[in-house]
Order: sequence, then structure tokens, then C-alpha cells
Amino acid sequence: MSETEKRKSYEPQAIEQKWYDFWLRKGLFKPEVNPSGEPYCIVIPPPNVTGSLHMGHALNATLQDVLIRWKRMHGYRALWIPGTDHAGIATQNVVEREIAKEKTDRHQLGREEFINRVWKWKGEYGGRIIHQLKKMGASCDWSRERFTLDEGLSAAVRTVFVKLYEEGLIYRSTRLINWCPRCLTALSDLEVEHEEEEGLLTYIRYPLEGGKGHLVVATTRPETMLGDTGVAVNPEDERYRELIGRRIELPLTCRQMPIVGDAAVEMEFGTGAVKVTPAHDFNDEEIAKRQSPALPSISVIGADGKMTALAGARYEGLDRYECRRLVVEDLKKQGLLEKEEKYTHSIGHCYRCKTVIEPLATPQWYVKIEPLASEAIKAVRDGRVKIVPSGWENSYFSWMENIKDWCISRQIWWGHRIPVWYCECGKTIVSTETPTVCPGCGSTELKQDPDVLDTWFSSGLWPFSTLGWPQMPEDMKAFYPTGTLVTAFDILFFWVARMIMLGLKFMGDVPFRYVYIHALVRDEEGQKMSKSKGNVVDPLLIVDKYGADAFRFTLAAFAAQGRDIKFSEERVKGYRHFINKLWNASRFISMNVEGRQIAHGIDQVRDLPSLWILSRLANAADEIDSALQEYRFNDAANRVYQFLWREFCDWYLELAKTGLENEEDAPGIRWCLLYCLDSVLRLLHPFMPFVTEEIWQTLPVPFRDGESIMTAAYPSGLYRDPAAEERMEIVMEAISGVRNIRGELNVQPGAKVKVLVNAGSEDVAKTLMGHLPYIKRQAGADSIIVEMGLAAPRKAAVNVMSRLEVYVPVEGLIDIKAELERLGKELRKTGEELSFCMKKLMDQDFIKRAPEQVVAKEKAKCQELEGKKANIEDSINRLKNIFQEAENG
RNA sequence: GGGCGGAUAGCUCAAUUGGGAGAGCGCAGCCCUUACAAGGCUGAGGUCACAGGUUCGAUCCCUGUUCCGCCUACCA
Repeated sequence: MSETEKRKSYEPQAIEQKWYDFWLRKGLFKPEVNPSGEPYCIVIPPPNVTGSLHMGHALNATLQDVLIRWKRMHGYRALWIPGTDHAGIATQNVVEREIAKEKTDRHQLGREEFINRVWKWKGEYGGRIIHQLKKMGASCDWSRERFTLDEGLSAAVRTVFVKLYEEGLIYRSTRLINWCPRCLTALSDLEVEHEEEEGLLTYIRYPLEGGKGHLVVATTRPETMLGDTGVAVNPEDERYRELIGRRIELPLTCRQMPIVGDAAVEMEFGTGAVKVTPAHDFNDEEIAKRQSPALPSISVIGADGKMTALAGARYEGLDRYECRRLVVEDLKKQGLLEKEEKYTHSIGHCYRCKTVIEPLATPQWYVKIEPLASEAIKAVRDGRVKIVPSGWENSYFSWMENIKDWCISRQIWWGHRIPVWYCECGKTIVSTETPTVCPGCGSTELKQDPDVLDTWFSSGLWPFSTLGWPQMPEDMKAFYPTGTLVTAFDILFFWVARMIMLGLKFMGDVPFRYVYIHALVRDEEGQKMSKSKGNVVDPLLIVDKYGADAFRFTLAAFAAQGRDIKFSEERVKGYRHFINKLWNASRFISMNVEGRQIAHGIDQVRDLPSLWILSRLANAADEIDSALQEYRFNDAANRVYQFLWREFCDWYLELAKTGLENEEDAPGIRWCLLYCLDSVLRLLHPFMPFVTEEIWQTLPVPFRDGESIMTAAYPSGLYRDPAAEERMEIVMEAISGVRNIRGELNVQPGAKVKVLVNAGSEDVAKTLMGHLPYIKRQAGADSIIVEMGLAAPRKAAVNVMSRLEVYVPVEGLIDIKAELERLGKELRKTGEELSFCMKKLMDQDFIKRAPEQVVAKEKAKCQELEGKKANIEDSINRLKNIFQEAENG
């Protein structure tokens, strides 16, 4: 490479697309690049086909890409399967909105034509998020991309439905379900979002039969009173006990209904009497069922959220909220409104359109979930699936243990049509293949169930349907169970739990061995990002501005387990600086190795700084590797940052400038520079794929040992040299000692100082003597004297380190007062530490009960501190004398 | 109502099994030293939320309190 080709700063825009295309062209995202490796597979949480990339996706994709690139470099047959989810309600909503612009709606178009429109829409816009994932650098095998409505996945859905039906695990039933009056479909319990809202608690008088007084009931939904079929009180409640069995009048109607007893009624709440509306409230439905005979059910609210004829002529056709106002008004007029109180309670909303949910009795399909759930609980309990961080296991268990049957039918058009047909003879046919004749009566007049399945039903099969099930291709055998599922906690139940249940049921094994639950990305203030708050940050703008590498590294560096990420552009900026540092380090190295003699291996490395940095590199590589093993992405990112910047650039590159002046050392140093750069690029590659490839491609062979860094070996188990580390620390200590004096006393950086070092031992002295040029350059010294037991010169600043003392004669350089101040500060600090330490050692309990090692350590520390204190005191006295002499003279 | 998590430097966060706390950013001082001012060197800054307890010793373990998040639940 030539340094003239390299600009002073890294410019991602020009480079990222180039390398992504290169990787694609070479087919490096395919598992076949490591044909003999152990399989490792990740299936992407399929984003909604309507979606566009948000921060959550960006984080999710980054972490998966880090894992898959890391594993790939370790030689695994790594496969990351991408794809999208058809997202029934969401997608249907989008297309409905679109055709509304054409002044039509889906009913006018008809089912078939509408579905065609959705597919057309999908073809045009559905690939957007996939394109965006590519911008992030995602190394998915795009040749295996799937869509939940693909032919293959649809076959999987039908197979699963039929099998569950045949086993009695899918059934149809009419009961109250969560109904969205805007989407006009049933929703599962999970799809209802509960939110605290301030409302009113309305107290209504219900006249007792026979005109003797009244009973007051409290409700948050006065309009549902039109569908009341009873009033319930607690049988233990002495106020009301004798009313049980009597009848009461329902105001605004001419109905009468019974007063019943039910233990579920809280005596303390409201008035202790509750109106019972079995057709519009889950609790009331239960209460009604417990009575014998059961209380009847009167539906006064229709599927569209408007009052039905059963609500009475005055209210029919009104929206439920208009009706609420009118009912209250009417009650007031009749003197039956006791009072209204402000009341905060939680209300269910449709997770898609936020409309308030209406419990409604309709026929729906359900999965009997308990038998599936109990297996799925076992799988996590015995560790076949590990959830990381493990804290989420509790949530998983408590949800799974209280799980209710899963309503899987949706009254929409876009999705997997339920594979059930009804014949006019009354027969129901459930089949994977579309039947043409009724096996009962031979009729060809078969009508398919109009409903489609919950989107999560198909995504629940994702880990095996994407691999080709119910066929059993090679992929299926090789990659199931997959390695790690990476996702946010908000779909732990929606999706993760269901994949575990269905995977166990149909594959006989868990779908993945690890579930890594990552954080939510919030804004700078810690607020959840949302369109309505206007605090959404578009990841693609960040990529455009700072490059995908800086963005990815930021996300990874903040992905600490169990804590949300507060995202701010400032941080990305910081990591862009980091990339620039890497870029310039590589420039420096290329300038210094190009056309020069380079050693051939570590055997030819002879200088201490090189041995030191190699050992530090080995240390960093091990720590990074084990951090990734434990999904501590932030630790891995921070360690590589620390190594590259603080150790490699701040120390080694500076030392190498001196070392390169020595012709005998130089070839080894050049080798070491390249080796470290190569290694750090590999370590960084999973986090920053683009810039690492860009630089790596310019390395000379044998460092560049393949066509791409993507398939280069990940560094681990490198050469360690603790002895070199320790010796180098002595040299670094001397340098820091001088620098510290210079810094504190404001010695001009250009000014050279004389340095004297009192070495603590023969070895220390020898090591220092062997590295004088390094110390001179780094400490800005023009002369150095090293001796064991060297006495301090009269006028000198002193720095007492652990293995040595540094003296810098101060005459002409600094003022003595400043140095006295500095030493006074040091003395205070040391004194405090020492007395704390001594106090401990005088404590008999400590001596007796603390482990020997700890006591010994404390003793050594105490000794060292004593020595240090004495030395500082000496220096202070010396300087004071000088000071006085100066004053007197 | 139940459950979970958090509270550590000005800010954002670390601290692998209890032995006097670290980083990044920011701040202050001095420097454009030929890889990088998107930089270098140096430094200041913390009763580890509060109160008890266990222990020779607690940021770490236990109990309670306060504040802040989130999940979950059929008090209408």
C-alpha cells in the first residue's frame, strides 16, 4: 500500500458499498465458505414487511451480525437466515389506506383482488427493510431469504394446523374475545396493550323491585348497563346478603333482573355491588356462568363498536362513547345518577391501531396451549434453552404457567387462510390440501373458513419452516436446532415462547440453544422512541452521516446486559474518532514498513516493547473472545477499544518510533506492527466490517492470507509473555513518573529535562539501562542517570513509584513553591492511605480472621507506603531548605 | 395487587464469585512533537440512594425505606 493513497481521515461513504458488493459477489455470506465447519445458525426475527428500519432493528441486526461474523471467522459453517413477516393486520391496514385514496375499499374490490393488491404492494415496497439491513452490513445469506407467506412456509403452516387439529389441540369455540372495532378482528390476549387512563367511576342507582329503595352500583362503562342481566354482591357481605335472590329493575329499560351472590365481588370496592354484563366483560362472563341457571347474555354493542338493536331504539346505532354520554344524561334526568368520581384504571387497546378493545362473543379458533406450554417450560428449566440474561427466565415461567388458550383466528384477509372447509351437509374438512369434494356427501359446494391465522402462528414456525420443513433438506439436518436467537424482550411471549412450544412439538427439539435478549434503544433522555413523541432517530441517517461501522460499534459498545441504551449522536461521533484513530494507525504503519525489510515471524522480534505489545494483544484477544462467548458485547467492544487506542497507539506506536531507529530491531518491529494491525483488524471486524476490510486488503501477504478478512481466522490463544509485560511496566513507570512531574509543574513540552532514577533493585536498574532511548524520547529527557540507591539531588522534583523513584532537577525549570504544593498533596494522600492500612493491621480480629494472603498483602502495602511517605518527607524538607536559603539570600 | 430491574465521577455507564471503586464523554492546564487537533501529555472530580443487620472487613450478601423505569393482573 502507499501512504499517498491514504487520506488523513477515513471516509466511509466511498467504501462501504464497494465492500458489501464484493462480499456478495464472492458469496461470502453463504455457509459454504466453511464447508467442513460445525454448523451455527441464526434466524433473523423477521421484520414486518411493511416496516422500515428503526433503532431496534439496527441494534438487533448489529448484534446478530457480530455473532455470525465472529463465528464465521472461527471456522463455523455460519448461516444467518433473513426474511420478512407478512404482518397480517399491519400490512392490510397499509394497503387499505392506499386504496382508500382511490375512493374504494377492500369490500368493493373483493377478497381476491384485494389480496392481489397486497402482493403488488409487497413487491414494490416490501423489500425496503431488506435493503436497509444491507446498509448496516448484515451478512445474511440472501439466497435463503424467506417470507412467511412463501409457498414453503405456507405448507408448514397448514401441516402444523392439521396436525394440531387432529390431536385435538386446535378447536373452535364461541366465547368472549378481545375485539378491535376498528380492525374488525379478534386479537389474542397478547395483542392487547393495557394502559392506565383517567376515567370516571359512575355510581348508578338500580331501583329494587317493589319500589323500596335502590342498590347503587359503580361502573366505568355506563353504556354497558343496557346489557346487564344481573347485579352481583358478595354473599359474605352483610349489607346485601338478604337481597340475594331478589330482583332489581334495570333503569332505562323495562327489564328486571336478579341479584346474585358471587365470591369474586370485592366488598371494599365501590359500593360492593357490581352490575353484570356477560356479553361485554370477561369477569361478568365468568360470574354469569357460575350462576345456575347461568345469567343470559345480551349483546348491546356490535362488532363495529356501535350499539345494537338490543340496546333499545333510543341508543341503537350510536357509537359506544356517544351512547355512554347519553346514558349518563338520561340517568341524571331520572335522578338515578348517584355520583361520578375520577378514577384511573387500565384499559385495553389494539396493539396495532390503539383503538379501545371491546370484549365480544364470536366464534374463533383456539390452540389448547397447556400441553405445549408445559414442555416449553421444561426445556428452559433444564437448560436445553438458555435465556441470556437469565433474569428473563422468571418472566418466561410466570407467563407460561398462567398461559391461556391462544386465539389464532383473525377476521382479516391478508394471511394464511385457515385450512378448514365447510360442506353444506354440515361436515367440516380440515386438510393440508384444498379439497374439491366432500368426503361425506360428495358435494362440491365447499366453503373455506373465511378467517386467516394470527401472524405469530406462522412466525412461530420460523426456525424450522425457513430451513425447509416439512421437507427434510440438508439445511434442516445441519442447522436445526439453531444456535442463538437474538431479540428484544417485547416479543419474548409473542414469538420466542411460541417458537419453543412449536419447535418442541414438531421437531422434537428446541429451536435454539440460546436466546439473547437485548435492550431497548431509547432517546437521549431515556424516553422510548415513538413517532408521536417525535424523538425517533432514523438509523439510516446516522449511517449516512457517520458510516455503518461507527454506528454499529456504538450500539455494541452500549449493549450492556439488562440495561437499555440511551442513544445519542454524540456517542457515534466519539466512535467515529476511534475509527479515525485506527485509520491513522494503519497509515503510520504503512509509511514505516513499505519497501523496508520485514522479519518473518515472532522469533525475530527482539525488542521489549514489541514482546510487550504482543502479549497485551494476546490478553486482549482472549478477553474479547470470552466476552463474546458470554454475550457481553459491550465488554468486547470496550476491550478492543482500550487495546487499540490506549495500549497500541498511545504506547506501542510511540515506542516503535524510537525502536525503528535501531536497525537491528527494526525488521522485527515492522513485523510486529503489521501483526498487531492485522490482529486488531480481525478482532474488530465483527463490529466494524467495512473499515477493517478496507485496511486489511492493503496489508501485505502473509498477513493478508485470504480473499477477505471475513474468512480470516479470529485471533485467540496467541503468544503470552508475562515476563516481558512486567519488564516493560518498569520502563513505562519511569516514563510516567517523569511525565507526571512535567505535567504537574507545567514544564513546556518542548523543554528537555535531566532525569535521575533510583532503581529499587538490580533488575529494575538493568531493565531501565537497556531502554534509555525510549525513556528519553517519551519523557522528554536529554540525559538520564540510573542507579540503585541513588540519592536525590538537592533541588529536584521527586516521584515515588512502586519499583523506582524518579528525580527531575528543577533548577530553572519550575518554581519550588509549586513543587512543594504538589508534594504536600502527595504526602497527604499517602498519609491517609497509610493510616487506613495501619489501622487494619492493628486490628487483632483482622489479623486472626482474614485470610493469610490478604493480611500479607496489607503488610506489604503498609511497608511500601511507609517508604513512600518517608521519601516524600525528605524531598519536602530538602526543598524547604532551598526555599529558605533563597528567601534569606 | 403481584413480579423484575435500576439508583456509583458533571453526563452515560462498568466492576466475573465480599479485601478501600474504573472507563468514555465532558471539564481544567500545557502543547499543531513529521499517523491522527476527529490528536498528544498531565490533572481535578465519588459518604458507591437512605437506614439497619450479617462479617475481622460490605458498592457487593440480608431486611426495611425513598425515588425512577418496566412487565403482569378480572377491584367493576
